[in-house]
Amino acid sequence: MCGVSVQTISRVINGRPDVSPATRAAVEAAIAAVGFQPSAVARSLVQRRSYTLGVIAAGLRYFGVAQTLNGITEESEASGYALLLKEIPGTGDLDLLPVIAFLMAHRVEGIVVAAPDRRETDVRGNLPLFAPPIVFLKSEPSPMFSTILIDNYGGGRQATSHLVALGRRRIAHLAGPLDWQEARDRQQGWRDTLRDAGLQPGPLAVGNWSAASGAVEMARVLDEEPGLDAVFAANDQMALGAMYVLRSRGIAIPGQVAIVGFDGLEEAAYFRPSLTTVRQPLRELGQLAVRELLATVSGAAPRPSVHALTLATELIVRDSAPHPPAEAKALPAGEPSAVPQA
Amino acid sequence: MCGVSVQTISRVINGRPDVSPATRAAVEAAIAAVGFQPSAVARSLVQRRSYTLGVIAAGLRYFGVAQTLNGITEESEASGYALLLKEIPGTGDLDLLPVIAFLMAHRVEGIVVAAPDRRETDVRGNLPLFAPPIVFLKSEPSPMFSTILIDNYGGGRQATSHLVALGRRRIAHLAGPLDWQEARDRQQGWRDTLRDAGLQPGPLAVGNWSAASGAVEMARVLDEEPGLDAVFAANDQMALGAMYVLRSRGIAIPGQVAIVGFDGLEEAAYFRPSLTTVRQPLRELGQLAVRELLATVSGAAPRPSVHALTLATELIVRDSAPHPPAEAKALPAGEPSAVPQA
DNA sequence: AGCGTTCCCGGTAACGTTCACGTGGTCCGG
DNA sequence: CCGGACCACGTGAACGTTACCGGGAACGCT
Repeated sequence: MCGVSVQTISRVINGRPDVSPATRAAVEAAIAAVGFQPSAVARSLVQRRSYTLGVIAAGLRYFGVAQTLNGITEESEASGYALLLKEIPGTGDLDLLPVIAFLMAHRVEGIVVAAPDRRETDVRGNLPLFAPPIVFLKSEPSPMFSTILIDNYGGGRQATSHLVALGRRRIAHLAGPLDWQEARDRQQGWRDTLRDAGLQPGPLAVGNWSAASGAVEMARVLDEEPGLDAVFAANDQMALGAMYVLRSRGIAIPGQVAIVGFDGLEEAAYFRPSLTTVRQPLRELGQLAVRELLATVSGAAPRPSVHALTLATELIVRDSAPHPPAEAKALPAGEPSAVPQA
Repeated sequence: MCGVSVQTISRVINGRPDVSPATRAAVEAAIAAVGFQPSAVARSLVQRRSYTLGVIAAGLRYFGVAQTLNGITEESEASGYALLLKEIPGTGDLDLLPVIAFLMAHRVEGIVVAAPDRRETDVRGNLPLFAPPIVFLKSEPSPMFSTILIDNYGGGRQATSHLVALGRRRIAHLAGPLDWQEARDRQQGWRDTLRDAGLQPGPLAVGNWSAASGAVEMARVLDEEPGLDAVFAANDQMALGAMYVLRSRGIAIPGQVAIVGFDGLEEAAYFRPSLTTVRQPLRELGQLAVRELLATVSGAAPRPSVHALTLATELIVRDSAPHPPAEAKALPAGEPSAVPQA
């Protein structure tokens, strides 16, 4: 102690005005001398504010989730909020409740759930009382919780109708694991677009997001249906695997088979041929989630505000499924032109 | 209150033995009724244990860091530790001290720094007193702190000597940004291997880890030195960009120019041709960091134990730089054989 | 001189736990 | 009948802050 009360020290630390410059300097010197660190823990306890957000993520090893987390960190750093991160296994029947309880025990002021499947349904209703605001990402919209999601269905439609506009008739889909909500949505977009175009749905295969699974499933589909002229893959990695198999068999891309992916990986521009894909605004997704939470916390929004924001995807046209020629939209794909592979 | 003291409630929550079954049941019922959540904050305050680890990450959007974080979460979940995540800008002159102070304010019991540059040097010495144990990842070894790192130098040697064994003589290097320690190490491995083999160092280019930069730099190097017969890229994305440019110019891989990457992306197996690369055990890196911290915290290890673990990389040979033929190791690369691109 | 205002600063209580004791009761053997 | 062991539970203090209130000193004004 340097002859001053705790209260004054608190005032110095928080930069309050009513401290004389002399004592302020003395206290600061003493703080620096003993290497004092104010305890955010005690502060949280007395203020009943933690300035901390909880994040529940699943599948951090996937591009999508990591990218979203990146947006979350960015925005919460900017707002001076700390992040308490919990990862849960992507698969398995673990429910969210214990994880939410854990975060509540730490008195987080909001929770963003970036777990991509629909476990959210398990949570409805039996959420603990006094739970902080929760935002679900990449889930299906819910009447009880705020959700922010990417329009996977619309993205599936964008991809598929682009292929249809190219005159393709037998359009296969390489889906992601169907316990992921976005995998189902993208598949549905594909299906509905084909139906609206009066086309039969092409073959469907289910992968696990990996390039390896894309290759395996592509080979299988190709054996079943050699007359294929287009593939919509539910992510860019699977598209890469599919392209590998196609070219191994000497099938020209996009001459014989056009392909479009999903995600918008930067690397996809450097695949051979460069991959047409559907970009998702994942970083924005994370940022918006944090903003939404903070708005609720600050009391600007009334507590039970249930938003359901949907972010649009963007089709990036590259060589694997180029722009349709303006004059001849419906190029018959029966006899593939011998487009060189470059 | 259900007619019982706070102490007894504490006993029930912590599952201590000296509570009669009747009162235990009563208390548990009351807890469930009012939706009570014990405050981990208050617990931390009185126990002076937070059961929380701090993570400082930079460049979460890069594959390497995200993968490492994945290992960290995995291991700390397993140990029942929470994670407080701070992301700092990958570039810029921001120093670690305020971030460490922030984490100390939250009374984390250990800090893992997964920031890939050498800011660690700024920290030496002027670390706050009573700082928790800190492990630096992907940094240079330090006499003051524990570091766990990937043997980037050795990996650079592996990659380069593989190319030398293939008989390549003009071996270029596509380096990462040189303010990253691992970029410098890989480059040094390349340089030393060439020197040991009695070869002149090939052209050097510096990218920013992205496929786009790989393409740009590859083009530049190719213009400067058309006689190139191999490229070692400091990561797989840049290798992809480089391959794109090579093939655009009709240069056969590996016929004219062999290429090896770095990282061990799963997707690299599906590039065309599939990419020979150097795998890094990134997940293990994160896991080991947490274990190291926890061992120190638990007091098993004496406090000032400064480990300097180095994890070995693994060369994965694929088509872009195949195994050297056993009989003719030193295939002259002057007149490239017209190897078909498959 | 008396009084109000402003500027600094300290005292007390509280946040929600756990720790180290203490206390009353029951059971048992001598 | 009594001492001690054991069980179940309560008491007081402490962890490190901040909120709220109050109080003294200096100053200016009438």
